[in-house]
Amino acid sequence: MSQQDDVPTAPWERPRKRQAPARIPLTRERIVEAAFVVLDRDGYDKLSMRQVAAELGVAVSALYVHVDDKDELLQLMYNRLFDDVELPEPDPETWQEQIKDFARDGRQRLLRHRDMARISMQHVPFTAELLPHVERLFGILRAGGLPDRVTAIAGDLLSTYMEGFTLEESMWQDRMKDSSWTVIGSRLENYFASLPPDRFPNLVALADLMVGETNDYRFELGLDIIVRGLASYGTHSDSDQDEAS
Amino acid sequence: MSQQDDVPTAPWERPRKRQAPARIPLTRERIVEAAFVVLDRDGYDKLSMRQVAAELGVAVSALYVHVDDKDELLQLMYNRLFDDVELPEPDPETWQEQIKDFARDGRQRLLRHRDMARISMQHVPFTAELLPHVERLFGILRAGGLPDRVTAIAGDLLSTYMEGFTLEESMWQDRMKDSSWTVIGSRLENYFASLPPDRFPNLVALADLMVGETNDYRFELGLDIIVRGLASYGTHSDSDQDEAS
DNA sequence: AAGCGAGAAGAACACTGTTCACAGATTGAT
DNA sequence: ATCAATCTGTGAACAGTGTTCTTCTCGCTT
Repeated sequence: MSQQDDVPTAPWERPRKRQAPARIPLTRERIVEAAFVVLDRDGYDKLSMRQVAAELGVAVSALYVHVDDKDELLQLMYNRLFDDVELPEPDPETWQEQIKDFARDGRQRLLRHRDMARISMQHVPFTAELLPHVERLFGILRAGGLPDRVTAIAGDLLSTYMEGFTLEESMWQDRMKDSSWTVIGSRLENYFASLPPDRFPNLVALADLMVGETNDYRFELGLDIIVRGLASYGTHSDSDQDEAS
Repeated sequence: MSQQDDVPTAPWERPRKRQAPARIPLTRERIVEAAFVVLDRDGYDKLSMRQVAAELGVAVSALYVHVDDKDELLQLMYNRLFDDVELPEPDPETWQEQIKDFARDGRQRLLRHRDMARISMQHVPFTAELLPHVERLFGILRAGGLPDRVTAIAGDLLSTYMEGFTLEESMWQDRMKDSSWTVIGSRLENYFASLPPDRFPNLVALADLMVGETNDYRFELGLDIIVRGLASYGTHSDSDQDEAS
């Protein structure tokens, strides 16, 4: 898409008002895009305004024309990551699976970009761009017959779990990089298993279960625990009014 | 405790081996302590090695004799915050309440220091100092009759919720400082309620429930959801072997 | 009393986010 | 077609940051 800029405009072609701008104009979108490139290549710690500017072949200060803050840039990245989520029409029959899909999809999106989970924990809770998604999520939960006060909390609970789990997950990979997961796993398992059994009987006993399973499995089980808890608030939305005081 | 250092040693008193050291020696503990002072006064963004050093009246480089990294310092702060937790003897009768108390206590500790939740999300998942607590937590969960594979995940789930909730909670207070909570609340509620009802029926309907309640209530409800989910894996630990595939 | 070794000091390096006055090109109007 | 105005990108600068290096000084042991 950049090579056609180099081709001189043929004389019989009416040149556009803005005749073939040698530099594609800087936009928020292009900045966000470049930020993702830097993030994936160098990681969050190296994601600086200067690096992003260098990626675009542009001066640092140029970025500040389009973006107020580094914070705003991070926010834009987060928003773009969840730009195109499409939540299904609420279905009372399969609401539990719909909820789980929401969380699964969120995790996958965060895993798409390196260190993205760390950025996600920094974002301001509610942003206008994300409102439609929250709206849909609430629709699903209400369709499932959950009491409103549970629904109002469930959104927070789910996204907190999703982001928190993914953060921890990607932190492991980060702290012990240049090792495959199986290597990390067995190393950790050995560590737990080698603890003095008299002082740490439970840790020793659960050593294999803590690291033996895949992240997918662990995420799925945690998700199931939450959804079961939600479901326990049942379809009959009045009988439990006084249980959580 | 510092004024007796200024009093000259009386001649008839045998001076100690180290005679009245004008400077109390720098230790890890003192550095951590100073870091907490800076954190509480200036917040996480201003918590720099230089500020900590200034708080102690000491050069920056002196800190690095006792502390490898800023990362290590943060880790030490996190550890000290949970130093003196005492989890109760596992009791099969009240395990649910014991679990809840664990999470409640954790939240309170994080709230004790400004921005502490932000630091907590940065810590490495398992550290030797925290092993005894995990051990006890597992004991409680197993005493409650939970299957081992659920127990192995529950620890993560609980601390993720606790830390994530507290982070979000303290982020609100931070973003809209110089406003009391009731002001923030009503402002937010107005915002949600003012959304176009045709596009956001659920958000409008739940507006008051989302912000009307206190953080304590919301935390408690989320906790209840999780504990219910855990409890649903029941005391009969074999019947649900194939439910979460 | 001399010497040794640990701990603190100060300066330096290579970064960071952000702002400023200035130049350059692109636009609209004359 | 020329001029003015507007905006966008530039380069330099400021005030910080984490970390390391060499120097120096102090307290303790021999």
